[in-house]
Amino acid sequence: MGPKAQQARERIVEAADTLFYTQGFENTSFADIADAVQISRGNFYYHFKTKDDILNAVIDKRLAKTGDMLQTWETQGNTPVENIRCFIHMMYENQSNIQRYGCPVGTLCTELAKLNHASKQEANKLFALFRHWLTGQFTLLGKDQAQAQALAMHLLARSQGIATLSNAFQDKAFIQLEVKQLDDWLAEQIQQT
Amino acid sequence: MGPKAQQARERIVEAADTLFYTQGFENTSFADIADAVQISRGNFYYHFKTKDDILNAVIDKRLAKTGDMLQTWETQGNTPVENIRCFIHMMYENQSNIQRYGCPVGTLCTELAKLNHASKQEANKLFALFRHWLTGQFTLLGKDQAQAQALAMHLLARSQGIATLSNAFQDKAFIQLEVKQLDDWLAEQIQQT
DNA sequence: CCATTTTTAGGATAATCGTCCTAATTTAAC
DNA sequence: GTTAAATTAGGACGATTATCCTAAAAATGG
Repeated sequence: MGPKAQQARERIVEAADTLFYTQGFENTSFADIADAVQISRGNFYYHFKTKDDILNAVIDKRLAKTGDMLQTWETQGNTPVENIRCFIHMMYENQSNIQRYGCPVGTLCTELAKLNHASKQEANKLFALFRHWLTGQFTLLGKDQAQAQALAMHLLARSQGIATLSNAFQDKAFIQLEVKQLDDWLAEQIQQT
Repeated sequence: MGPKAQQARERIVEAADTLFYTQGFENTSFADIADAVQISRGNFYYHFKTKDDILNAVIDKRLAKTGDMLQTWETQGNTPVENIRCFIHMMYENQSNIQRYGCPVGTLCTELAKLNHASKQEANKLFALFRHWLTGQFTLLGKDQAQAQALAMHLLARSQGIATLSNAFQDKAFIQLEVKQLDDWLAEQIQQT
């Protein structure tokens, strides 16, 4: 694989990533991606043998990108609480996209689960990544393993619910209110340590 | 429209309802529904001109069914708290389906939003139905309008998040723990009145 | 500059999709 | 029982899908 192919591959994955998010995986065709990347349909097979290969590449890219983001949060924030707050405020910063397209992780996992797609386990690793990272942060806060696990799942669930309802009702004030409540909830968790 | 057509119509909507839930709307074809109902593909056009017509019929049926359920809860339960608890425990009773297919309301609304489907507003009425009913219950609990609205949305969001994560992680204990926390949360809301 | 590899473009394919039409069959009305 | 309406079955339609093949073009290496 030459450098040209590498470049084309990345552009394809980038475009597919966006389209899968905004339109859904199954609703996005080869032609859609080809149009976005300005590459002929026939040329696709040279880069990706199947549509599932593109999906896996997109998931891998998201996994890597998410892993980097979590690591960045840990190096920037000084305390576990600040790290967790980064997670919570991510919803605030992406609120316009969330309103339009929902959570990138949640909507993909939900779609693949419903399709019973072979890559659904792979997509779930995105959830697992956040879950384990949050569990680690709560552990650093002094929670025992079981508590930290439960708190991580609770926070993930709250986020998912906010994203889903925000997408359905298009209510900007709702996200902001719920994010504030999550901040308060986090503050309570510290005091209880 | 004779009585035979009425009967066939209902069987089609019933089958489509299940398939849309378990496989997703777009991933379910006319042939799938026809197979389930044991009706020839060609005969479909006599009952439903387009696939969107079936979707609308399914949504209408769910709206009616949900409305009936909420009314039943109100006549069975004696207090608003018991009514709200019916809503919370619905997740408990349907936990196996939720684990496999997610929330029927949330997954449909999410899919239609991503497809930018014409009926997405109609599907959102399912959410709105729960929202307004819950708002009513919280109002009966003595909350003012703004508080009742916020509490209803909060409860809806929590439920959606639980369903999404339960579907992704297939964790039975998680639903049960979160439902218990919702019970506790509800108890707190009463005391604060 | 030639030979080899890499990359591309465009069409062919088989399957499936929603939709539609028409002829047969069943049911109902008188 | 005869006629009209209601219901069904099956195939045809064009469009779209993912996939694949092959030949041309571009880039690379000697």
